[in-house]
Amino acid sequence: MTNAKIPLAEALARTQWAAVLTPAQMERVQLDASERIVKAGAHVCTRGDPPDYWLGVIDGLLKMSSVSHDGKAITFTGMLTGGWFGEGSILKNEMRRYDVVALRDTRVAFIPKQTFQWLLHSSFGFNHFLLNQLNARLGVFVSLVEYDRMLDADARVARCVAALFDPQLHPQGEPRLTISQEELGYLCSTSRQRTNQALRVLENAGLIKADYGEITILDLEQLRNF
DNA sequence: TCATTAAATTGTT
DNA sequence: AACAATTTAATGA
Repeated sequence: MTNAKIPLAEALARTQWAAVLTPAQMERVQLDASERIVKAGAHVCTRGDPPDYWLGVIDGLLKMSSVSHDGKAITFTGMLTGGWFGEGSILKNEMRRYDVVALRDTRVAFIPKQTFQWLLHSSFGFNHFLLNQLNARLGVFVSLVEYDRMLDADARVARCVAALFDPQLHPQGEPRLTISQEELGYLCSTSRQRTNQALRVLENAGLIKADYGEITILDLEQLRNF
């Protein structure tokens, strides 16, 4: 991973929202922010945790999931490099509603709740960013509900992958994702076998390129509308 | 650098 | 779920 070496300060400076902050605001963010390496399989946060931080993926891959009463795991979506999340719980000041688990070793940035709220109250541009972020996420979940109603696994994988590469949610991500078909299956709620078939359907359609342990997006727009 | 082996991932049933 | 084939990573000469 090339990102593994860039310092936290630089990763923060490269974010979309950093561009709209004043130098003074950015200075405080740099002072307050911290980072942690979350091992594969470990939790970044758990349902019921207090929303003490706004979180960003510096490098790696996370999944947001929940466990139903009978113990079955449900995955909602994934977060990859460049993604920021957790603002919903802070805004509503309620406990976290999901588990966030690392699918592989992942560097996570932590912005304290107080700093986040200070930005919210002092920066018009930051509000604008958040509005776009929430709107983009709403679109993702509308799409999720939609493909949940149709049983076509090919379309489900297509939308799921498209959601991962939403440019609004993951601006600095390359059009390539290092992920096994098994991991992707966890994110899409499809079996590994079915994920494998769907990927080849999508590859034949010219929308993606599937290689060993990674996939490349060729046509994001068509993936969305598959 | 090359060959061998183990581990991970993929393709198929 | 099980199995075989393929790719990558690790090891040592």
